[in-house]
Amino acid sequence: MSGKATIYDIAKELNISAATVSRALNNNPKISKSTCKLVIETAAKMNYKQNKLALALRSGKSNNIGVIVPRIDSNFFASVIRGIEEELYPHQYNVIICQTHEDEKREIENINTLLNAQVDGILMSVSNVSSENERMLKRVIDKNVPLIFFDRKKDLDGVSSVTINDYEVAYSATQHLIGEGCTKIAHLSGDKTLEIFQNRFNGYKQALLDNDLEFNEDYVYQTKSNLEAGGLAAKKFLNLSNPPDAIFSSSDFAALGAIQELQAQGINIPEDFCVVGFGNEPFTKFLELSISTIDQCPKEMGKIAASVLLEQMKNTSSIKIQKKVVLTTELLIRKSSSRNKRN
Amino acid sequence: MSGKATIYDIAKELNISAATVSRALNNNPKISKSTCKLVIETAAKMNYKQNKLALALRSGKSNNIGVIVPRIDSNFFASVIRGIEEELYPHQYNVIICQTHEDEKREIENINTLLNAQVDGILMSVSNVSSENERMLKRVIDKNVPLIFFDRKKDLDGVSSVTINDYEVAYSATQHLIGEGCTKIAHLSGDKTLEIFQNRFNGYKQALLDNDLEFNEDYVYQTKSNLEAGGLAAKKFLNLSNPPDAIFSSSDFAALGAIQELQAQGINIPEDFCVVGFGNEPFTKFLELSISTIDQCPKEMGKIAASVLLEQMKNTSSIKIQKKVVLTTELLIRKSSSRNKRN
DNA sequence: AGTACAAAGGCAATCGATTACACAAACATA
DNA sequence: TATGTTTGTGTAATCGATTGCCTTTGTACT
Repeated sequence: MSGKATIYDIAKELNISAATVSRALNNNPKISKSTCKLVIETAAKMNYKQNKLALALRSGKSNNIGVIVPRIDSNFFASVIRGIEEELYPHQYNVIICQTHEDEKREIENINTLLNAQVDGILMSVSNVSSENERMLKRVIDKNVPLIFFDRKKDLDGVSSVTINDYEVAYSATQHLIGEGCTKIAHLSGDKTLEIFQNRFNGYKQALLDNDLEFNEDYVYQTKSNLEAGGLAAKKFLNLSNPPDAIFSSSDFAALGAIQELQAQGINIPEDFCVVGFGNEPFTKFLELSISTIDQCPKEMGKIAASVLLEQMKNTSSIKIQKKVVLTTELLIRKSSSRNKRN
Repeated sequence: MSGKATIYDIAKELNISAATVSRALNNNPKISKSTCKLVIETAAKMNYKQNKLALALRSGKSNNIGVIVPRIDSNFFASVIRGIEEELYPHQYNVIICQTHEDEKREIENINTLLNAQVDGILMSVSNVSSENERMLKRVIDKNVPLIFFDRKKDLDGVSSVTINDYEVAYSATQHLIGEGCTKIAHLSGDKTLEIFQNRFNGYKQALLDNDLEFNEDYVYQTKSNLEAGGLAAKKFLNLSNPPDAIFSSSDFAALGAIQELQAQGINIPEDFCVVGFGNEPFTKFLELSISTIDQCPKEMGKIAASVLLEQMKNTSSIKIQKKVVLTTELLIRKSSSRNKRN
């Protein structure tokens, strides 16, 4: 009543062995229908619940999946996690959440915690690229714990990943700005030691070159993903002797910060200056001056990452399959970059 | 190497017993310094990691906490979870996330899953008020698994909760609208079988009565928390023979939907019509017409809920302490309801 | 009657770590 | 020398569920 009923309690109650109880509850054909029925009824009566810990210990499968993200309270990561949870739910896996806060030590601790907790797999968006955490990740692989990167990945042998086509979409965002008549396009980047930001930067740069536009170092600025950083960057750009006439930002928040600063300085958007963000944060659509951006389809990313993980966990053979899924994303053209009337 | 080293492996390596290894790793004073050192070194060399599952099974403590929310991809719940995780992290607890999608069956399944997983406690924002899930919750209490409600609570004997002062803040939001000169104030409510929405409604109503304003049934409408619902509600209000001149909405999303509809019909905000939302979603601040709203301080809510849970888990005595924490929240007055110039 | 085989279920080991209890050796005290 | 008292380890049970390998009983067939 007050505590938990075990199969031993049921066994004692019915004067049979725990083994029989276990088999009956698992519909083992070796058990007679009558016994089976009796056990199941008694279990229900005693409010028996299987102790998954015991099962996990014996089977070596905890049915828990670890998810490591920089932070959970951003629309992007929250949506990815939603997708992950939805995909795993029907397979009876639970999701354990860890936040790194972009901190290297924390990231390593998180991996350790998850390994100790015997998770059956790890989904992770990398915060950091230090050599120590690379060693840690190799250890995960050695331990044969399936590991999947999403969004912020790292190039590691045998590790699958799910990302978006950062390069291509950055290229086409830049191309779009050029199409609107912009010729001096700046770029707000994130930490370029992370692949995604490097790729976006590369796409941006290549689009310039392919259109015979000069690539200007002064037009590239690395910022955090928040309003202040975007505002500061805009200020810096406007102080240049030859200021840009457009920004392609790797973050919607930085893009908004920049827009606010630009407008504060009396610059008309999109007439004098165009802006494209990244991430399709909810607010980009709601603003009077809606912000062009790139939808990263986070929920799908989560679902796919989870399904790749499921696949990998099912695969008992020793040949490891490395899958690199790249989602094709969409450039959403809105007012902040629409000189040619469109919407 | 490839797999996991256990204390037995270490014991065999050193020709000692597993018990000694266990004691050495736990700094048991009964073990000689030399043995202790040797064991610790060997453990490190063999890359030993304690199997928390085994520990959990034996001790009856999994060090996992379950969190049940309607959905994770909303700013509010994501922020609460962030707070929870931050508070629990230093205490070595892991967070297992479950989403109900506002579905009763799912909610019951989630509780079951968490109990089977032997979580040490549950933090929950209730989706549903059916009698079956009430029975389920009673079972949780019977099993002596600490349970804390946050935000959407339920009145259950012995269950602690953390909420905001919904009644008071709804009252003062309404009072504020009256102060701006509005006399026909409508209310968009959520599911009134949930306490929080009932409380907000009550606060709204009482403010009207205290100001000698008529309470009009036609001015109260129950909506979902999204733009469409808000737009529809606004349309309905405007079709009344005597339409309202303000809306106090229980949801920022519905508020925005209403605003868009009102503006589409050529109504000036705040001059002709004032709107106050609820939740302080990020976008409310970013809009050209910023939306007045109520900040629910979700991160603090999460932290406090977690700390109440920690307290409750530590309390081994049989006397149960029921704590009802009510956070005092702030009405953020912005443009959508500021006739008297203020910001 | 004797052999063969199937059905139903029990015994005991297992997963990995902890811990009450027992016990040996070393040392101190009377 | 006989008798405590530490100090340091080993033995084995425990947490709860599963499962390989018997054992028992019943039935069928020759």
